[in-house]
Amino acid sequence: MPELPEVESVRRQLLPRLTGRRIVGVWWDPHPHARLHDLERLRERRIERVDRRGKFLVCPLDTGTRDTTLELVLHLGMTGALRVGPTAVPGADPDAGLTHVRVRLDLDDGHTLRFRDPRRFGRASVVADRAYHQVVPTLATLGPEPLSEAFTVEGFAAGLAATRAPVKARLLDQRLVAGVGNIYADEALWQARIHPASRRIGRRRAATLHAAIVTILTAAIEREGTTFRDYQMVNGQSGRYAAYLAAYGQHGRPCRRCGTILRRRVIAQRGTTYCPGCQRI
DNA sequence: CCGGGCCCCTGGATGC
DNA sequence: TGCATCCAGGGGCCCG
Repeated sequence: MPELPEVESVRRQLLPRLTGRRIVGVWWDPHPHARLHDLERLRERRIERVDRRGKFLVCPLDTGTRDTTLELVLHLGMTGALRVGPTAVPGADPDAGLTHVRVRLDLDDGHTLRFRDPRRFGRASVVADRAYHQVVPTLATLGPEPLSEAFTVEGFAAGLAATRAPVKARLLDQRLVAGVGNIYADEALWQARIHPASRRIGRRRAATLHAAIVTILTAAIEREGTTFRDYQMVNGQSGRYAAYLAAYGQHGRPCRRCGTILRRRVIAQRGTTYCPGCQRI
């Protein structure tokens, strides 16, 4: 579900509710398919910050020493959502009507962070000393943040030139640029007039695509992301960017630019919508 | 190391 | 109404 704009919107809502809070109680789903790692280490830790890298939320924890770091790393997968609400009183339903709660973190201010995730594609891990490789390998090899100075046209163009996979696959891969998923890949490619199956992207088109990624992610963050199906923010509200989608989920409708009917096909194992009229190989 | 295929899991929408 | 099928915005792993 959530891509960079959605995770960033969640992060901004979590920030005032988690920063400085001590975790006084921890519960997690014992299900064998739950992708939860070392969460018992959260007990009695204080949350120092709520950061984001790509689609990952990274919360540094107070260890009382500079020699070691401890981080809570969360990935929402396709259907993950975070909520903060009152800690339930004993005897009552601890999740107050929320279904599929996989993790509960009780905070020292009487509130509880709940991670609900119907499909269990999400992850929650405690990682020491940034040893991401074992537990969250995608985070270990994550590309530059698209809205930072680290995301350069030069690096992006060179990365695209280095391989022959379809450009859509490269955008989803997370190593070339962090945080782009299926929605914003389709949107950026439409904006840049590049066919998603294109395997050769020259310097000029790379620069156009680079700019499209920055523009679209920025606009989506301003609208607090896209709710197409499941995505909800910490306050339960929907993102408002869905009304601005030009390509994703718009197949069968005329292209806003040239009027050709938008087409949907599977590229890089993902449903992909593009305009056969103005997106060129 | 790469690209492609398949898998993980659950729920909602759709069609018969 | 009930059942089968398909689809979903995530990443990981295995294979050639």
